[in-house]
Formats: sequence, structure tokens, C-alpha cells
Amino acid sequence: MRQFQQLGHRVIFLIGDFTGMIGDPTGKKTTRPQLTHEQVLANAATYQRQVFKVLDSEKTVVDFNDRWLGKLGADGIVRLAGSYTLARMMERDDFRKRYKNNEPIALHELLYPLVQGYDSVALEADVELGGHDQIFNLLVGRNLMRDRGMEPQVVLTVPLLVGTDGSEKMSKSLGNAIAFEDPPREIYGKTMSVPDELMWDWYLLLTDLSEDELATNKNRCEAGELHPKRLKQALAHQLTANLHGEEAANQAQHEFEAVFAQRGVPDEIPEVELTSAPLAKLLATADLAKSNGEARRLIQQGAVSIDGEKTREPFLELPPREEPYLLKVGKRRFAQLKIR
RNA sequence: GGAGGUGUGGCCGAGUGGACAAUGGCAGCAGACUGUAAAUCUGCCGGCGUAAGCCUACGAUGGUUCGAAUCCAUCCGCCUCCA
Repeated sequence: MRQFQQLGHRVIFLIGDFTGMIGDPTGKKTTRPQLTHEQVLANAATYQRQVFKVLDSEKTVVDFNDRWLGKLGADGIVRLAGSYTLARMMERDDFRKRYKNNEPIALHELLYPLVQGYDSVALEADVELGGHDQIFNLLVGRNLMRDRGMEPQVVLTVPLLVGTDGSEKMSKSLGNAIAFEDPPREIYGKTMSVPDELMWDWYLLLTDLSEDELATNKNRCEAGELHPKRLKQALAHQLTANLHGEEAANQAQHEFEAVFAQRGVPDEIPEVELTSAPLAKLLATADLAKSNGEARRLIQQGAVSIDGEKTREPFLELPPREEPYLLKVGKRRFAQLKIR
């Protein structure tokens, strides 16, 4: 979308506040929960905040499809449904498979592609952009436009971005996402933790690097001329810079090197002040572990160090001290602990 | 309308009266190795408790029993087949 903008096109960022209430069946084998309008609007507010980290707000129109779909009414929906057939709906793989496997398909799921397709009619879209999982819905939009004597929109889809786990599509609910609003160190660190093979996809989908350059880099890595880590660092740096600026990216990179390559300590460590208690309890109250039990386990497994010294004693009592204790849990959780 | 099936921890999935906080797999966490990659190996993986133990949890409620995820009753959800 940004590239379209840069080329001088008008971009409409469409928020599906109506369709969100229906729940897109896409991709999932089972029916999605239907959200209330309030929930959808709350989500929409965060989308807008985030999307302008990438899009030029001056050149973007934000629209909501409840504006026309909400007015459609029962008769409108029925008439819309009359313009499509079950056979055409079942062209969709997902529906076909579920039907064949005797899995439930709720009726509203069949309506979803229609109402979404109607967006294109309402907007008189020239081009619609979407993830590849949207292709069926986008094509329904074309058909609906043609039925109404309109010039059918051009449909452009992009491959889905795979999440940090390297297998599922990136999604907040799967916990494999990097959020636009993640702090720099998170964006950098999460990117570095991604499996190498995924890096090429991310380069392709998230940067302006050409496919030729990408292929060259890949070959050089395979030939051992270029360390994959260097490339991944460049990617992490760029993604961080895109969302937080060059300065923040440099900082994140520096910190990453310090903490993980040199096994050092980050520049900024949250400070906690607590009264004296057994170590396990301190970790739990300082939020370095989910529960007392987990804290105890972590300690016993040798995941915890104090001032750089590993300890395996869960009931160690730290005496009060002017200087805060430096606590490290696992590879990446740090805290400065002041004992009162 | 009729017949049948099913509901277990984040997910999948065993368990069919006590030894069950519940086999196993996935995911997750930690340790070793390393490039916070992958692969591999090891340990952990409900809560509270330094322990004994206690609490919560097998769709919901009630019951039988010394004892229930397991048996009974009612209810709720989901699925299939026939009409």
C-alpha cells in the first residue's frame, strides 16, 4: 500500500468493523468467534495508530465498512445472497474441505465473502490488495462488480507472513507476532530469534531488497562466504529502524551484541525495590517468574544468577544493601533489585 | 421428529471407581552446545507451601460411595446418520 501511495495512488485503508462482527472463516478450519461492534471498534483504533507508522496519513483515507453494510438491512442481504450460488461459494477450498469432512459450516460464513465482496462495489475499487488467504473474497468482489455492470477490480495478493515460530502465519493470538508497537529491543531480538530459512521470506516481504540481490545473498551464505547471522542482523536492524528510526535500531543492535554475544548486561535494566524474602519469592514478586513454584524450578535448574554468580539456592536470603543486586533469569530477563 | 456419538490441562489425545495433578505427543520454559538460528541431548512444565501436606482442576449441577475424570440423574454444548 505504501508503494502504491508513493506512486501517487489514493489509498483507502478499510476497517472491517461490520465484517469483523461476522468473523472471517478464512484459514481456520473452525468457525471464528464473532465480535461485538464495540470490540471491533476498539481493535480498529489500534490498527489506525499502527498503520500510520507505515502509510502516509496525508494520502490515506480510512473508511469503515459498517457505513454501507450496516445499512444493507435484511432485504439487502437477502438480495445480495440472491446474486450468488452455493456451487460458486463451494469453489472455495476451505468450504469444500470442511463440507467433505463433515465439519460444520455456519451459514454466516457463507455470507462473509459476499458482504466483503460488496465492499469493492461500495468503494468502486480499482485495485484491491490483500493477503493470499483473502483471494477468494477478493474474487467474489470482482464477480459482484461485474454483475452490476462495473469494471471489475484488479486483485493483488501478497503471500502471508510467517511468524517468529517459523511455521504458522503471523498472528497475535498465536503469540508468534512482532507488533508494530513493540519496543526496539523486542523487534530486534524477536527478528534474531527467527529460524534462518524464514529470513529470506521476511526480506522479500518486508524490505525493498530485490529478488536478485536476495538470491545473491542466499548463494553467498550457502557458499560460506557470508555468515547468516550478519544478514539476519541487517534485517533486524532495518525492521527496527523502519518502526523506530535509525537511532533506536543502532541502540537495539548494540544492546543485543552486549547481552548475547558478550553475555553482558543491557544498558537499561528495570529497577525493583522489595523487602527481604527468600530468593524464589523475590523472583515471583519482581515478575521475573510467573509463580513461586516456577521461580524455584528456575533457580534449581541453574537459570538464575546474582551479580554474575549462579545460584541454585531457592531460599537464599539477600541481606539489605545500598547497591542494588543484579538479577539475571534465563538469557534475557534482568532486574536491579534493591533490598530494603 | 427418530437413532447414535462426544465434551479431559494452551492444543491434540489416553485414562472407564482407589496407586490420578491425571500416560503420551505438540507447544512453552530452563540447562548444555551455538550465531538468542536450526538440529541434538538433559531437566522442568496447575497454585500455595524450604517440608508434611493443603487447595483448585477432567462441560454444569446434584447424587451413590469410605473414595469419582471414571457409576447414576438432570441439564448444557458439539458432531453424525435417518426423516
